[in-house]
Amino acid sequence: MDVRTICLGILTHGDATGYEIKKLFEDDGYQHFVEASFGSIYPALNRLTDEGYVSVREESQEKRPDRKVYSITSTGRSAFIASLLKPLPEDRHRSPFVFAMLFADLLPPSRVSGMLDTYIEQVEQKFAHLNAHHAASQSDGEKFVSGFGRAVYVAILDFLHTHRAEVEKQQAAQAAE
Amino acid sequence: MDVRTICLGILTHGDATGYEIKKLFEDDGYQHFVEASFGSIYPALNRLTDEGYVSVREESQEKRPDRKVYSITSTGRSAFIASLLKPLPEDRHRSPFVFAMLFADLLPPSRVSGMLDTYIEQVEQKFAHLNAHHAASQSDGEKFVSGFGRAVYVAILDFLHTHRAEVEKQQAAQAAE
DNA sequence: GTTTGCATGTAAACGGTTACATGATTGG
DNA sequence: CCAATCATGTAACCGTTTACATGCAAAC
Repeated sequence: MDVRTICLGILTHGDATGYEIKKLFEDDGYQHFVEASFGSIYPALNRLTDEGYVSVREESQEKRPDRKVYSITSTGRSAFIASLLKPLPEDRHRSPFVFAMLFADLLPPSRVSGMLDTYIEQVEQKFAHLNAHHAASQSDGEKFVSGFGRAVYVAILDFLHTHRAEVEKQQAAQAAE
Repeated sequence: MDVRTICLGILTHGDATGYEIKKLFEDDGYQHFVEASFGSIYPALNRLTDEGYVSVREESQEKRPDRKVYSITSTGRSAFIASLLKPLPEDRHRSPFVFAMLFADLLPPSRVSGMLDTYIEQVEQKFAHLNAHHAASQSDGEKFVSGFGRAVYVAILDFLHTHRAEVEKQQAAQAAE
């Protein structure tokens, strides 16, 4: 699921500038499952324009930089739907934290506890963010997605609180090596 | 958390060839949180050798291709531990499925149901795989990690079974466009 | 007799991030 | 006065995937 497809999808929900698309990633529920930087969004939008999947209109603003507002074309909409009819790429979850936990016995216990604290804090923040956004969810799809995210975060927090001791109890056997 | 670091970590659990490291990703619990292909593992191992983090011994086998068995050096072990003492990169979860659910109203209901079925099946397979591996977990770290994965998969399956109707009920309003 | 497993590697292509460049305006 | 917000873009770099190359042996 590349940045081009993600941009197309977002534009089915309404016109937007590249800057706004980036904001949507950060502020709305999107960022829990997809992500993109300016360096990939702007080229993606230009290429989508060249290919006729989106159209642009430039708006000159007073006291603000010019902006390019992108709209999805009917060709783009069809292409986006077609991409959702093809088999979806599989999820990929990369978790340096979980990987690190495999090596808890190599680390000083304070470090393991610190990792757990930091991770829990991060998950709690994401959870709070998602809850804040959940209220604003309108479509059934959005509600489903934010509900999904919340379910996962609740499960993670619950697991960490009830099982952290199992990985914290270890005495760093190799710490003195 | 790049392939080099992941290889180093795996080698702290014992010597292995590049081929075996790849197998560990697939067969053991690792692949739920990290992943790598041969095209990245072999160059990573060569570079780690050049840098002195691992050592190699070549074994000629009968009726089998030669193999290169890698061992982590004390320098490598220190470097690995040092990398775990630095702040960890954040988790990133990319889910084309969840992204697609945001656009359920653009799709024929049969496709949405199909996506859900496929996704549930995938998660169930991963869950079963993790359960099979959980029994073999030895260290506290391994038990913790497979328990973590199971908690997440249970939460996902539970959520999908109780909430799929909310996203399936929709009539593809735009399907006739 | 074809596929699977063992085993290592390279090269090209890809997709993406990071840092840089520019510049006005508003809020603290 | 400094930081943040708005706004777009490029270029260098990075890590990884994919496809290719090789080849024997065992299992189906």
